[in-house]
Amino acid sequence: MIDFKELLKEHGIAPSLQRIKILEFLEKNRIHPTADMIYKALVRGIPTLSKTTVYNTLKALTEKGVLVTLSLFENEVRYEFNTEPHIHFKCIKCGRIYDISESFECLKNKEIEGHKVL
Amino acid sequence: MIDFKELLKEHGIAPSLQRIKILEFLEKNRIHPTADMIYKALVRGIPTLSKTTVYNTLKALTEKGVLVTLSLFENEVRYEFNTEPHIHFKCIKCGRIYDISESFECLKNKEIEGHKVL
DNA sequence: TACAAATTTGTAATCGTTACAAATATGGAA
DNA sequence: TTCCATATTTGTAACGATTACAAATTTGTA
Repeated sequence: MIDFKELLKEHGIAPSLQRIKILEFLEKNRIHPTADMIYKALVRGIPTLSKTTVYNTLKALTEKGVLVTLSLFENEVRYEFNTEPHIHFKCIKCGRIYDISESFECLKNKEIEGHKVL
Repeated sequence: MIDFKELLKEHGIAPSLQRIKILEFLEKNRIHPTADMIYKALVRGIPTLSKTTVYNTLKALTEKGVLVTLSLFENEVRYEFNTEPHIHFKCIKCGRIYDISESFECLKNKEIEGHKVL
């Protein structure tokens, strides 16, 4: 069980209830949710929650590297708890995203026009 | 030199000036543009052009498989002329997209939870 | 030429996101 | 504990990309 309060402090973010709950939600629900999905899930427990707070928190957590954003969908950003680097596979028919833990040797350390795949 | 008029007909889309110009732009400028970038580039030559026409045309061309959409950016869709399947590499620092023609054997025909990479 | 159908256009609406300022909560000094 | 400066949260309005929709224009054909 992760101490989310401590995790926030470690990254230089003051641990408020809202921030803890948002982080906790993302760590426990590995579903690459949108900001709105997070808001809807948490507003039940925190009725005063503002969507702006969700966006602010997601932005801060992303800047500190606690979260990672995925732009795999048209017109909406998805968030996930930042763990090991892994591959995302998205089916363009059903729209689902899969986390692929398998490492792809042929991609690893590949040099692409001055960029390097980690 | 591609006959865009013919290409549109082949895909069951009536070849209007606007549609030809939009398609032509995408075939000649492999820059993964947004709808707005296409609009801005073409409105000089077609002053009456409407952004709705651009969106309508892009939608139709995509449905017919003439174009492909990329969701690699937050909050905007990019379009490209549909050619051979290839890999897109996007640098999350500089934001640029690169078309990678090299085929990655380790990805090819991979089975992923009931899906198959082509 | 005339007209029905297709296409284009412009405006308004929608949705995800951000800006901003007011309201609230927090933590430390006195 | 009380007070206050600061940080955080909130709500509303604004924004940008996209879509809905209906009117205007163009097209192909009789």
